[in-house]
Amino acid sequence: MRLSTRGRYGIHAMYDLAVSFEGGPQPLKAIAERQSVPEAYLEQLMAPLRRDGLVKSVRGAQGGYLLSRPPAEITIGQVLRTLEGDLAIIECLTEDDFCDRADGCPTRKVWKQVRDGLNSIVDGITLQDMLEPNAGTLKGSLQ
Amino acid sequence: MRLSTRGRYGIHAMYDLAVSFEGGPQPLKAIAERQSVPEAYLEQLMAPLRRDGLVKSVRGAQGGYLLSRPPAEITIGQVLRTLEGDLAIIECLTEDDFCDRADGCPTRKVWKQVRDGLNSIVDGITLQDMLEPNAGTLKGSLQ
DNA sequence: GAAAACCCGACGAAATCAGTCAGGATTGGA
DNA sequence: TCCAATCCTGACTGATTTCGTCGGGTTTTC
Repeated sequence: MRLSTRGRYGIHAMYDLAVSFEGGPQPLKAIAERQSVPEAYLEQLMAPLRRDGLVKSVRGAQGGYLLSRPPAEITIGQVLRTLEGDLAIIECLTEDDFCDRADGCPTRKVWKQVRDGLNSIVDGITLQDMLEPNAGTLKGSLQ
Repeated sequence: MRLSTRGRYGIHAMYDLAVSFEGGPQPLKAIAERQSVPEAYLEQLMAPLRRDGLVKSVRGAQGGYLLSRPPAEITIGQVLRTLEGDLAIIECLTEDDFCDRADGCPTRKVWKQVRDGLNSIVDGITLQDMLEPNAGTLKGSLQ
């Protein structure tokens, strides 16, 4: 039940880009150093983030990465799903089931509740929330 | 971000015991067969469940396992935490931090929100909820 | 006293994860 | 024009974790 480093590093990188939003493209190397992530590894994480349209890249000298939208419009759920895959807790749900008993399965609806709840949590937190020092009051009246 | 088989099998086993609650102790072998879990492996999972007081065991012939409380008083959160450890998503939080930057860390409060939200989800679902065919309306007004 | 059941620790195969590496493509600026 | 900065891609490997097995106990009932 731990997040892998992909998700963790990815969030750090996205936070970094949120901080320097409007500061022009940030070179991978700079992000990696500030966030203490191996550069070559971070590079692997930026590729899917770019493909999913969460960041844009500028090639060539003075290039780098930048958020494709304002921090308030990017949720950590989007980032985590891109880097970690479906936050499904259990496979059974992802591919719309290879589970033999499918809808007769009494545990299935539980996993579904957990998945949906988890997704609504992470989709209720934006990069902007991380920027604000006053510990964010959560929007989606959870808890 | 997947649950390991420990959590999955554990929930299946607990569901099985919930179904046969008041049916006397259930032999490990019977549970394992009904739930399609390797018997020797399931045995490993029952030990911590017993230590944490979620199930009771009756030794000797005609012995077996049974829930220590009615299904409505056991949440899947309790089961999952017993078998999977802290549902912390990220280590940083568990041991009350070895993270160098600790409270200055902007991602930390996010992980905390996710952890707390996840815990409140799984603690809002009981074994009883799995028994009822009408897809449970969730108590903790999530989502 | 034998069978049924729980109890425990060690072990190994398989899968996943974390991170490296080498080489290529694209662009800006001297 | 050419060099340096930068992004891009896929292959590869060592470490860690997970999954499940195995062999040997102990306790209790019949």
